Amino acid sequence: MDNKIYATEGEFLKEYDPSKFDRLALTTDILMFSVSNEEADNYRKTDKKKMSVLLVKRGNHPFKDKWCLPGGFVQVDEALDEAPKRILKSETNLENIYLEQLYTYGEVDRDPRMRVISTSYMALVDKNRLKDKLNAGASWFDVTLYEEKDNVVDIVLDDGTNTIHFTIKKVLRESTTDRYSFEILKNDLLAFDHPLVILAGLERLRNKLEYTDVVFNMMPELFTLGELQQVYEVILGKKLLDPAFRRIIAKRVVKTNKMKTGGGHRPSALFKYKK
Amino acid sequence: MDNKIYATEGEFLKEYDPSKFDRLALTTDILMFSVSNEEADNYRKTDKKKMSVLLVKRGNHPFKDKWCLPGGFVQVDEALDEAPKRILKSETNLENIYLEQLYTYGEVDRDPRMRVISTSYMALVDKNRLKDKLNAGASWFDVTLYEEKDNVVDIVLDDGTNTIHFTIKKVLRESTTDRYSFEILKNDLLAFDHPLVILAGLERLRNKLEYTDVVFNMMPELFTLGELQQVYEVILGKKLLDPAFRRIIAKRVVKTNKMKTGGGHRPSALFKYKK
DNA sequence: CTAATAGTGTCTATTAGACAGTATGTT
DNA sequence: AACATACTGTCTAATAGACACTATTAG
Repeated sequence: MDNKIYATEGEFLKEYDPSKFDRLALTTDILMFSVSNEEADNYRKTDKKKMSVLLVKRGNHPFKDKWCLPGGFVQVDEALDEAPKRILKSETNLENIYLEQLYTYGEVDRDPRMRVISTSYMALVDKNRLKDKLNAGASWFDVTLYEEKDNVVDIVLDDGTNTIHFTIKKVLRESTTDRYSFEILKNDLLAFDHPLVILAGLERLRNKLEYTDVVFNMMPELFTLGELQQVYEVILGKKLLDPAFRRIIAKRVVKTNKMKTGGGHRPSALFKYKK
Repeated sequence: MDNKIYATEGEFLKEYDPSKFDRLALTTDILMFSVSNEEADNYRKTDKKKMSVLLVKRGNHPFKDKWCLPGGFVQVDEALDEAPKRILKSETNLENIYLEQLYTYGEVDRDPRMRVISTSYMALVDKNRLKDKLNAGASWFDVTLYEEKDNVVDIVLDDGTNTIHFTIKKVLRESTTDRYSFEILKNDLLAFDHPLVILAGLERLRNKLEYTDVVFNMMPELFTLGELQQVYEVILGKKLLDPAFRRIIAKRVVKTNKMKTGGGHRPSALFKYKK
């Protein structure tokens, strides 16, 4: 494809010939979530967990130098579901990652080049599986979600070097279409409509926590209940009470005879997912 | 477009020139649900409610003479969400119908003509709003869902003249992709992958009953709690206990001072949706 | 010993399930 | 009167929330 680097977006669009492509193109964007540990200052304290999302810096127009979700075109001879698998493989060198279709975005002007429709997928992965280093330009961003009054949501992404802050308003609809429509109030650093994809994914994940076992795709083989609870807490954005959490999770996990020690406090039993 | 009628599918495909179209096309299919009354034999008994879905008989290849969901191509200058609205308007002459995106289907060979990706939408409507008669070839089918053992689901659609029966197996996945994949075991009369769309919609609707107010899109302005309960029962596929149902629904409805009489039994209060 | 987390017991509040009973129209 | 549905009261079972308590390690 076209790899020439253009100085300005105007210049790029002037030289861009949509007829070289199809009238309508289909892409996939992958919202890849994982959990990261933020090391504690105190040797006794456990690491703090955060949600993290993989972003890629764009090297060319449109949206040059902005961040976006990894993605790409769906090939004509490739099933829609296969595209995100192929992209994830090229991006992380991993196969068998949990993938679920999120939503298909199709506003007319979402891509300034031409008409592009994009089906987004949510991927969940345990970071410990990621041995290979990331492709150039890719980076994991910690996610912090602030749910505020008036249905305005603030999301801050941080990879240690860059901070991305965007704001979305959830507008309640009358009765037609889905419950909410979303309006981007502030967004300087993310490309396309990717702020919407990130919010949709966070909400979907939050809902799915209750009635599915998707979390375990983000957990290592063995984990403590404390760790699992922290992942729940960070996804739900609130503290849970220990006994209540353990009651609910009991049916989904099996205790192993291994223990996690060395934390400066009572060791904890390691559990694994009960299928 | 091409309206010539071909005698056989082979003949049709021979004359069909994919290069006349784009390499890749996007369509929408609309799964339109409503509730129908089956009149009771006994004057005292209340009408039995059934889910119903709108199907259209195909007049041309591919899948000539099979039934399919109403749908059509997404125009290049039309937002994805607008396409189902436009199609519903032309099909039912109604606007402001509840629409929600369901899923995007993108298997390579789902349409024998060319590569077609289809985003399906679920529409919910109160049948009383449908004053105009349906387009030729369109018909409402009552839906009966039989959930059997081994994750095999039987669905029977009936419009009084035609009976469509298909069977889908829900295959549990390991961890990658969604919880289930679906396999069509038997399907003689529905076009494309539309059996999957219908099942996906029924399951989505069932889930959304619990945590949203979508049902009210299928209800008239005024309704009795008995009617509302019947709609719940037919969607969930099970009987509910009166007191439990009334406790749960109480926050979502307001009692009016109107009554429904003439049923050969105690009149019931009419309620409306509390927003 | 102390800080920090692991893990359990138990009381209470809330919600769901079950069933019986009363109410009131039409024929 | 009889049938059919409307509607309510209440007991019980199950679940969720809250809090206090005990256990066990590294330093």
